[in-house]
Amino acid sequence: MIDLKALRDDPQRFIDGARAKGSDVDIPRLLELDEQRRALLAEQEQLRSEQKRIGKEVGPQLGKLKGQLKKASVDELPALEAQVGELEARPAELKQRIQQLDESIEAIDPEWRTLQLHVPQPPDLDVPVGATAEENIEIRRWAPEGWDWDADWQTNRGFAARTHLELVDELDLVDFERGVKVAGSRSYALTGDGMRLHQAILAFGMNHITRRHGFRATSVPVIVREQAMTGTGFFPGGREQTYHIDADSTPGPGQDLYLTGTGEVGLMGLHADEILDADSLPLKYATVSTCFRREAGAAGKDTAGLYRIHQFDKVEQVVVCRADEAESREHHAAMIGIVEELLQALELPYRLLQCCTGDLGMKNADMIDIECWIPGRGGEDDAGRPSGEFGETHSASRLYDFQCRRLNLRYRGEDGKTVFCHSLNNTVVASPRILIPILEMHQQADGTVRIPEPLRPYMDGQEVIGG
RNA sequence: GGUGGGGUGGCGGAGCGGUUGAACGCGCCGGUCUUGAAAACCGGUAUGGCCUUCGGGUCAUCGUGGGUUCGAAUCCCACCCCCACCGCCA
Repeated sequence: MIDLKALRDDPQRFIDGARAKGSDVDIPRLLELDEQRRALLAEQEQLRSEQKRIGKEVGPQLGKLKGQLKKASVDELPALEAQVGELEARPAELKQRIQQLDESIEAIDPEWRTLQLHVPQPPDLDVPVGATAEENIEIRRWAPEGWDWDADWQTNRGFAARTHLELVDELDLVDFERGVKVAGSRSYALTGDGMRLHQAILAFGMNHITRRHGFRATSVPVIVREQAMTGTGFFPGGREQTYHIDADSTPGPGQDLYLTGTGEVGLMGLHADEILDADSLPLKYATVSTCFRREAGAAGKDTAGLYRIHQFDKVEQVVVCRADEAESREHHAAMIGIVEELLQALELPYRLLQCCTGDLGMKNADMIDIECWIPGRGGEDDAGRPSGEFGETHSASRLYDFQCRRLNLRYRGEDGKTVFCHSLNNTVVASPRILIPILEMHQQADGTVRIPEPLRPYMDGQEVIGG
């Protein structure tokens, strides 16, 4: 949610921001409605003020008169009734006009509200303008010792790369067929060392973020109220991406809930409607949770394998901090650093992308994606083998107070006034997607997969999968 | 599945038709006292919108939405949510 005052002060900033993000929200219309609304409200307030004043002045008097009226003799009646009528005339008139104004306000309210929810957070000025993810800009890349970005896999490693699809089949790590039988397309069942590796990477991620970086381990609900979805900014935009547990199809109380697509919803929802003590900031939380995504509109995209699936698990980090841009930026950089450290420990080549305005989505002022190198993706080379491609594995967002405004999450500033917090979030690790680069990058000539050092403690010391 | 109880300020908790935006307690802020602190005492302390000559003015808010009334935290209706007990289950 944007600040309406800020919108009125500088509409152009929001209009430009919406355009840069490819949003077609009608901001001039919102401003027009807002102005109408305020005019109506001002008039109504004035009348209410008068109503209150009159109520205080003549109310008790009126009560007394009515009491007399009940006991009055026939001769007294007409005079008393006249007095009552006189006293009631103005309040009655006021009441009617206030109701009329109420109706006028209610007539524009829904549109006013909806438009507000659709105005996106304007991208920061240092975010490059672009229409789609194609125009994201690479900031830097990293690869372990010995990896040559200019050479293909064969040259780097001396043997042909298997894709993760081939690897999981040969090593018996995933059962797609039966997964699909149970749950339909984009479903799977991790099996054997596939499941163990999945658990290991999640445990490693959770330990990394909590033990080394002081984030507080927290479990979150993944079945949540609509309010949590709207509060975190996923609704109304992301409805078609979300599974809904429908009250109509499964009668009973508390069934009108949604499955979350990220632990961010549960973590950020924890402190909704709270006024935090400034000393308690920043809040740094991490969770591991199952994430559900319908992937509507992605039909035909990444249909094979573990890349784009309806259900996965993710270790997520969020930060809630003071409303200070510099501090916010520091946390952002720190969160990205945590992920780089993790990927480097796993010896996975990656690059950082500065997302362009068109790729940001509703709530972000700035977003950095991290993509891991996946040898088995991309178009085919001369030998008919995949030439390799980067695939998004992480996404770090900086939201200013956009999300906390919706969540009504504030803290008390030094002057005693309440201030909306800033919020940020980032993936720590999402699996099974991360298994793709892990399996592909660490495959060996004999068809086995070397388990990266940091994961071995979580696999009872096992060093290799297969063989 | 069955039956009750309840949603009031940062928190706890009164109020059940009219100067109640709301007693009282806790917390927090300021002051007195003290070498300093604690304690004690005194004073202050809700949130949001709109307007503002920046002194303030004004309206809304006691779960949400309607209704009754000159007037609603208080009465009526609907909805949402929470809790407790029994049963069942992990």
